[in-house]
Amino acid sequence: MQHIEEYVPTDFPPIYNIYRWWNPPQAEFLAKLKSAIKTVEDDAVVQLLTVSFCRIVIELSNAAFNHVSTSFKDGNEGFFSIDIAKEAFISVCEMVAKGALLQPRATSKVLLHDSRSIPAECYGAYDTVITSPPYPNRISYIRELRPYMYWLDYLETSDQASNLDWQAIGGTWGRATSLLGTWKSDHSLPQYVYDIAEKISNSDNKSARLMANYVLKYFEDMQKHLSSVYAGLAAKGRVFYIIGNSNFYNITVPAEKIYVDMMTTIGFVDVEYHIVRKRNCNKQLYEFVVSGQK
DNA sequence: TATGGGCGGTTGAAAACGTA
DNA sequence: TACGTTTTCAACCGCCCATA
Repeated sequence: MQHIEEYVPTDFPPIYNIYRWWNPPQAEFLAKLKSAIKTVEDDAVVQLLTVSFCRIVIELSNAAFNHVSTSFKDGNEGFFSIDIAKEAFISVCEMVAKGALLQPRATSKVLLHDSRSIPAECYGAYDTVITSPPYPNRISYIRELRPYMYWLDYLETSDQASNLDWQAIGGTWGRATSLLGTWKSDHSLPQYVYDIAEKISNSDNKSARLMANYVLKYFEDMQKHLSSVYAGLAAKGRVFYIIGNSNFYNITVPAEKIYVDMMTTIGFVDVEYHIVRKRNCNKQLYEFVVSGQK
């Protein structure tokens, strides 16, 4: 095994304005580390090293997480020592390795697919679905995950990021802002949801129409997803959705009730919701679990 | 038990950039 | 230059928790 300094660094990821994210020495260190990980042959080890790499990507970054929406620290000339960075990486590896000792008893399988249309071979296959999908609150996971997505080569261009955000349920970052302007509803939701959207749309704000469309698209997408999940469930199969409500211009979007109505229309029985917790922000915002059975 | 610094979460606004 | 696209991060509220 060579010393990290001796590896030829990979190309820097094509993330916009990379030196805002990492100062040159930090970026150089990460690129050499990425190059070193590429030489490891055992695939399971590569996966654990990649998890550790993701953590060090953030530790060495100028990203500030004192806010839900990633921004940057002030005055980031920053001291950098390759020895300290190496120690930090080793320490992360030890933590990840320790965590990996706890193995689930069940075997698992990861399938990459659009959750609005699960593959036909999965129909009737599952007895339980537990998930925490995006809330209708305009948080873009693509935007927040850019450091990982670019360093791990899942993204190469900003339009890939933007397209992925538009494809994802609940995305409003990048070009979604524009596309929502001309997006057309299919009027498949209960009428009161359109009434709520109309109220949002009539709010005194230049983004009002956009936000109304955002909310409608979120629920129309979720309705497609729920129909798809219904098909994937075995008889008597159950679902549990952790979701949050939201507010737009003081107009509450009762996500929990909308989920109940969508599920009932699709054919789920014993559909109900409970408050899981109060969210530590706006008084009217809660997290719920909505459950039902096929 | 009181206090207050630290910081997370929501709701977007607006600046910056790209291109026809 | 206009307009669509992409990036940056502000204002506000209030919970958490260490410390006195």
